[in-house]
Formats: sequence, structure tokens, C-alpha cells
Amino acid sequence: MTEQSPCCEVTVIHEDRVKQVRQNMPPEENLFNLAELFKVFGDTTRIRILYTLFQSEMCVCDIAYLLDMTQSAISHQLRVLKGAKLVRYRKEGRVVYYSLDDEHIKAIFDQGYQHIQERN
Amino acid sequence: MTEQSPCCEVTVIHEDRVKQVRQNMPPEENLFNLAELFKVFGDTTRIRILYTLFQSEMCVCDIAYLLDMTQSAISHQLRVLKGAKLVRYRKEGRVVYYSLDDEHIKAIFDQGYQHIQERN
DNA sequence: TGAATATATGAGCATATATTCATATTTAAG
DNA sequence: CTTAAATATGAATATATGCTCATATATTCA
Repeated sequence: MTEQSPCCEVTVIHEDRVKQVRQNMPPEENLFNLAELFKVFGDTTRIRILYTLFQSEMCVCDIAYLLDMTQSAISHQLRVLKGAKLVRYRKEGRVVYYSLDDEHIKAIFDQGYQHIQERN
Repeated sequence: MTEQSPCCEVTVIHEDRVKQVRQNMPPEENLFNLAELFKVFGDTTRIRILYTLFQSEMCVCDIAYLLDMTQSAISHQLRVLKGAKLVRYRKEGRVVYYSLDDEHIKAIFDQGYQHIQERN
């Protein structure tokens, strides 16, 4: 039993099904990128930031105050959200206003919200 | 400038907007649970497992073979998916068949998929 | 130009997590 | 009962990550 081969014998594997499923799998790169996207959503602070931005564009300072977190922590997370192209920003003097940059986020969150409510 | 208070002065904060946004925020517990859900989606292995289950119910052995990973690794991740109530299982002798247990997953993934494709 | 303010960022630390390895558990078959 | 096979699981390790702290950058205003 090596690492590469499965633990079970070929006779027990459903070879045909596995082959067919493998053919219909999306490209590995897409699955990786999808996981990366959800990883961004997988943090309470970022979720909270995005929910504030659902309602209104807001500056870093406002967000930090609203969520009762340090400016630094918020800024770091906004950087992550920017990297994932989920938010955009505009500068007005020294103030930087962040807003949503994707119309899928709300739909994704709504679906997730339904899941966590129905599983109880 | 303490940790608790924001970095900026009250005059620069948009107090009214912040107050209104705060009132319309979903309960903290729901945001936490939502983040926990997306955390489960935020791993390539689990994403790959779920995509195989979109197509067909499958045993642990099949999944490990299909994804070229050890049985142990798959089993650990299936445990996580089970904990999130995303998959169910049925036993047939020593073989355990896993399948999807939530109709929102596909919708969530489809939306995410659109995001990662459109952002290029 | 100099002080003040809003934001960004790098380093460090504490924590979370994905995989491996060894082993336990469960069930079938002889 | 004994062996074999499929799955589950605990411990350990390596890596990733969120926050803090200190500080840099950028912009306004006097």
C-alpha cells in the first residue's frame, strides 16, 4: 500500500464511475481559485466588513469604529479584499472610501445565509 | 489613541451613516456562522471533494483514488464536511458512501465561479 | 515648511489548520 | 475465531494567517 495508490483493491473501486466523474471535473486551476475566493470569505472580520459595505460605501476609519477594531486590522483586511477584487476604493483627500466591486457577493452570502439557517 | 477608539476624530467620522449601518447589521452570531461555512469551502481539497459529489455519491476509497490523495486525508476532510452538514453518508458493509446534503452548495459555487471568471 | 490626520505596511507572535503516520474500529469472509 | 479490507481518528509537524505594534506614506492646514 503506497501513498500513490488507494487503500482499497481495484475490485472494490467503482472504476467506471470514477473515470466518468474525473472527465467532468472543472479545471484544477478554477477549483483552486474558487477555494481562494472562499478563503477570503472565511473570516469573521472580512464578512463583517463586506456586510457594512453592502449598505454603504465607507472610509477605513468608519469601518474600524463601527466594528470596534483597530485601523490597522481593518486596513490589513481591506488589502486582502482588494487583492480578491471584491472591493474598490476612491480617495478624497486623506480619506479613502471603500465600496463593493462585485455583484455576486450578495448572492453568495444570501445562499450561505439560507444554509446556516436551515440546518438547525 | 487607545486600542478601543478609532484613529480619527469624531468630526471626520460619518456618525449618522455609521449608526444606521450598525442598526441594519445581521446578528453577530450569523456572521460568525457564515464565516465558518465559507471557511469550510476555503480549501482546495474540500472543494474538489464537493465537486465530485455534485456528480455522484461516492465511497471514501473512490474519492481518494480520484483525487490522488491518501485515504486518511480524505477521511479527515469528509469529517469536516460532515460537521458542517454539507454531506451525508450511508454504510453498505464496510464501504461508506458519501453524498451531498445541501442544495445551496451548487448555487453558491456557481456564483463564486462566475466571480473568478469575470474578474480577469 | 511643519504639525496633524487618515491610511498603509512590515515584522513578530499566537493560533489555526492540512497533511502524514500510526493505529483503532468496523465489517466481511474464510 | 482469525484475517483482511475500508474507514476513522489521535498525535505530530509544517504551514498559513489574523492581529498588534511600530512606523512609513500621503494629504491637509496653519
